[in-house]
Amino acid sequence: MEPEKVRAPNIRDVARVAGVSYQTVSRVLNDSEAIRPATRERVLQAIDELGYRPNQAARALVTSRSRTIGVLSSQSSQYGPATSIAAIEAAAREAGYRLSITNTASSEYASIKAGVDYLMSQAVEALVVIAPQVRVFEALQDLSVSVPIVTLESTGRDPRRSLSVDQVAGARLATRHLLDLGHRDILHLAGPQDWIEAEARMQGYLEALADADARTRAPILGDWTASFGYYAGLELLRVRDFTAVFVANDQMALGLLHAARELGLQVPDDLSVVGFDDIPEAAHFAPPLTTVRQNFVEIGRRAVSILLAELRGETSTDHQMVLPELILRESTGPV
Amino acid sequence: MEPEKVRAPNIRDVARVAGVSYQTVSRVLNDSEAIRPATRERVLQAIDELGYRPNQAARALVTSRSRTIGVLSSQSSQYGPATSIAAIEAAAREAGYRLSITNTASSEYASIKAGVDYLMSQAVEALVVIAPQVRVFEALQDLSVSVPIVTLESTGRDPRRSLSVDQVAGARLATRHLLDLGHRDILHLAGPQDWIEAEARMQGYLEALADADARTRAPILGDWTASFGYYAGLELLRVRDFTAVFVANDQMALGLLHAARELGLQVPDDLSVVGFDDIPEAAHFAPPLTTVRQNFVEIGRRAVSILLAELRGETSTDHQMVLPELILRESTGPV
DNA sequence: ACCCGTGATGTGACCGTTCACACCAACGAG
DNA sequence: CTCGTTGGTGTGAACGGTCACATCACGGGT
Repeated sequence: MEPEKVRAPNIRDVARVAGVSYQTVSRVLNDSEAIRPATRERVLQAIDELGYRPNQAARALVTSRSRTIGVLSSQSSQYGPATSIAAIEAAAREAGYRLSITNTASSEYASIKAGVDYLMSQAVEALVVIAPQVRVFEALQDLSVSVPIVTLESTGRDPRRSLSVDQVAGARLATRHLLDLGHRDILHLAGPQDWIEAEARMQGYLEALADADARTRAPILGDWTASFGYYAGLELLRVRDFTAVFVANDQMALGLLHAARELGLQVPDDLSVVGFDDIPEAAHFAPPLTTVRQNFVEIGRRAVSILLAELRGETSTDHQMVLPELILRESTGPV
Repeated sequence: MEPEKVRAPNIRDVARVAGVSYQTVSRVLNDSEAIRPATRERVLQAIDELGYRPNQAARALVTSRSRTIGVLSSQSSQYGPATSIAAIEAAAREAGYRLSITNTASSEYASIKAGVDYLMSQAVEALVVIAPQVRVFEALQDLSVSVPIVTLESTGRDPRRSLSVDQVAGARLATRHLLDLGHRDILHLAGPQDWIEAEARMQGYLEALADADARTRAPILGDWTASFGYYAGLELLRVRDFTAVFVANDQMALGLLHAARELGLQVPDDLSVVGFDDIPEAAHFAPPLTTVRQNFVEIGRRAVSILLAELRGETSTDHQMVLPELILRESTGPV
């Protein structure tokens, strides 16, 4: 005898076992109220007995709701994005949504479009874009996405669509801390010019200096890597017409510390350094790094909360910026 | 007048515009060969004109193929897993598969089961599990998943189902390097006992010492964090009955370097340190860390390749272990 | 002239679920 | 006693594709 072709049990199988109609089973699944407790019980038992699992594809087809949130990220393996994404995943799952994640090859328009197209072809109901670069953000405007969207790491852009840790405030915090310690010649080792938050951090730095009537100088534009911090440090520290550096992220700060050490400089005695992000390693740098902590988990959580609210037709109050926190360690000291 | 209810164009709309039957459109979409070039052209044009997008849910429903690969990860925001996952995503997308990612709350059986259940309810066709802990791996055995599965970071377990960088070889490489430098008293700062790869690294360390008839000593069991490395270092270095330490990951090594520095010890003069992983920051530790590099990207790529082969009913040859590489920097020196 | 094979295209059914609506019994109001 | 209401349940159709099979025109071998 041919072995029966195994087919997963469906709603009608459950109905037959429970002795009800398939519609009743459907009602139990969507916990509609108009069901007699006894009936519900029988159905649940049948579901359990058969090991029935609702078919998401069929459900998505008929409701035209995919229950999927798309995530478009540029560097999903970096500490910040990775942490936010994990939080997004947890929040989404809790709300009965799944995630579809894709990385963009570059920040070119074509690449962003390809990413969005890919996600739209999955019929995502909402979109989280980790859009750290100006071009990504602009490409998104042009694409006029038809679903609710939140962009992360895009401080100061369209506040209705973006959600961020306040980078300007963070940078002011860092710079102000150096000023309070008596530093007047403070250099800024910045991120790439086309990164939104690099620009915001730079702005916060400039504002804080202006407020204090301190000398401002042209920031050095880096590429976020520790290696850049190192090589730039080797150059800059040879001249050393500054007593402190506000570095736009912890990795570059690490490289800078490396360079300082190699040149025989003592941090913080000869040079104060402040970073940004507070990656888990920062507390054990040489010396432990004073830095600005961003709450990436909170950002991820809120992104989902905003999108779910929009999907329900409400407006969320979670759009306000998240405040960063200055973490004092040993890489900064008085002049 | 009521505004027309907007409905996404479907295969029949395309057919009407192109003047063919819906089946012909379906054939074009699945590029079946028996289509006249002229007809295909007309259909493609109609698709373009209408902005038609195939409905994945409908397709999944009728074919009962979700084209989804599930990823179950414990710490998706850590450098290793995050890097592998990004590679998995890229490879999957290229092959026309999407990813469904979920994190496990803990390594408890219930938590693993919940994660697998969640993914199965999405009807994933295959599973990648980043299963670094013994319990995760065992839970998976018990669950007897019905789809092709590959477990990562589970060196030495069922070689038909797992895919790893050879941790034993990596640890031998590291330990051997220290032996070659003349060290005889080598300590091992290990990972938690219930982590598969912590055990494998420990084994490699012990084997290398045995091969060289060097004194073996009880490894210290840590928790992977830099802080642990730091506090353990403060204790251990006060006695310092060893000249070198092989640390099971770079983060703990960072903490150890921190402790050494605080106690006024010079690395590598007073103490040699080797790490594991080669996280991007390691090159700028104080001093730059000698460590064992793992190719996480390759692992992710191969995992997908293996699963796709299995889905096609073939057997892949990509199961062999990936070899790690010793990266020599400045944290190790002769006795 | 006939038949058959083949390439190109069309038709009906089905996948598993929800939606809209029909149905029916019980019950309270008039 | 009748009728409208309501709570609980059932029926047919639809969602947007693919599969199996039917159909049809055309050309070559006999």
